[in-house]
Amino acid sequence: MNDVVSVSNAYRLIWALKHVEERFEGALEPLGLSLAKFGALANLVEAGEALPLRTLADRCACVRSNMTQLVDRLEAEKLVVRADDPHDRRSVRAALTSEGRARHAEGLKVIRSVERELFSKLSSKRAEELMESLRVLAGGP
Amino acid sequence: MNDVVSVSNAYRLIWALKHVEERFEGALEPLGLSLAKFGALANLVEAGEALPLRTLADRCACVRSNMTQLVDRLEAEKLVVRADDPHDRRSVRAALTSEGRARHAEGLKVIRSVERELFSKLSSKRAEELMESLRVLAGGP
DNA sequence: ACCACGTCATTCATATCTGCACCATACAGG
DNA sequence: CCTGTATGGTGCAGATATGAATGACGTGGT
Repeated sequence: MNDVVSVSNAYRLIWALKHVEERFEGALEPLGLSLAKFGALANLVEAGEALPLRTLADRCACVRSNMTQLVDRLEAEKLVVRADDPHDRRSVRAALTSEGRARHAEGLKVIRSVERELFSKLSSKRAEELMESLRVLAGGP
Repeated sequence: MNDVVSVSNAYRLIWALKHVEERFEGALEPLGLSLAKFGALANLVEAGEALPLRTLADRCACVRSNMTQLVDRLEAEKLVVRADDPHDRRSVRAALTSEGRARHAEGLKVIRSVERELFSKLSSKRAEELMESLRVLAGGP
């Protein structure tokens, strides 16, 4: 057994999580979506209103400059539109288009499908323990 | 409870991934290393010899064009050197420099440290089950 | 020896992401 | 009201990643 790379828990943890991410990414790809794009759309759907880019960036756990570029791409695909904030002239809000809403709905279907497929490999007890352990490990909600 | 984003297992899985990755990435950063760079160095250390970029790319689970650029950066930092393969003139091998070996050793220390810190939050039984569940989920070795 | 085909590394276009610098705007304290 | 400071969005450089196209080289069949 090699002690430099192969068998470290760190390596396996990252490897497994990357694999999972690729599964979702790959399933979304035929829809012309990435996890980043889907995440932005999903947060807008969840919010139920247009959000300032700053807020959207916070909810997507990324920096503002990243959201600027992501919204650039989403806007180029007509999935969202930028609108000035009437209450703060510095602020720009991203609003879903109907196409954006539709694309999110499609994306959600494939996300759910991959999720079901992945978790079907584990008993529900195992799955619960996995999520709980990850929550502890990552300090999540 | 929201059903669009917040509570899906997919979302939590990906969130945990990002968090864990950032932990390692952040710990490596003061050394001037990223996970990508460290991974390449680690694979070279593990191999014990200079590797063709193709092989290195395979072991790092990325495409060749990515490895070309990664080795560019590693070479610019004098952590590896490119050398022609005497047996195949198409092939270029990446070899560790002594500085590369030293940097890997430093990186390994912080990786181990973060790993210990993360897994200290779980009992060893829980940790084992986590790794096993992830292995099942990701279909890994 | 030659050709077709595969493989190697590289380059380029593009996507995603970060951090820094910049400018316009908001806002609090004098 | 003015000024200093904080904040919002953007632009830009750079890291990391993929995929397509390219040119150089190996190889097997003829």
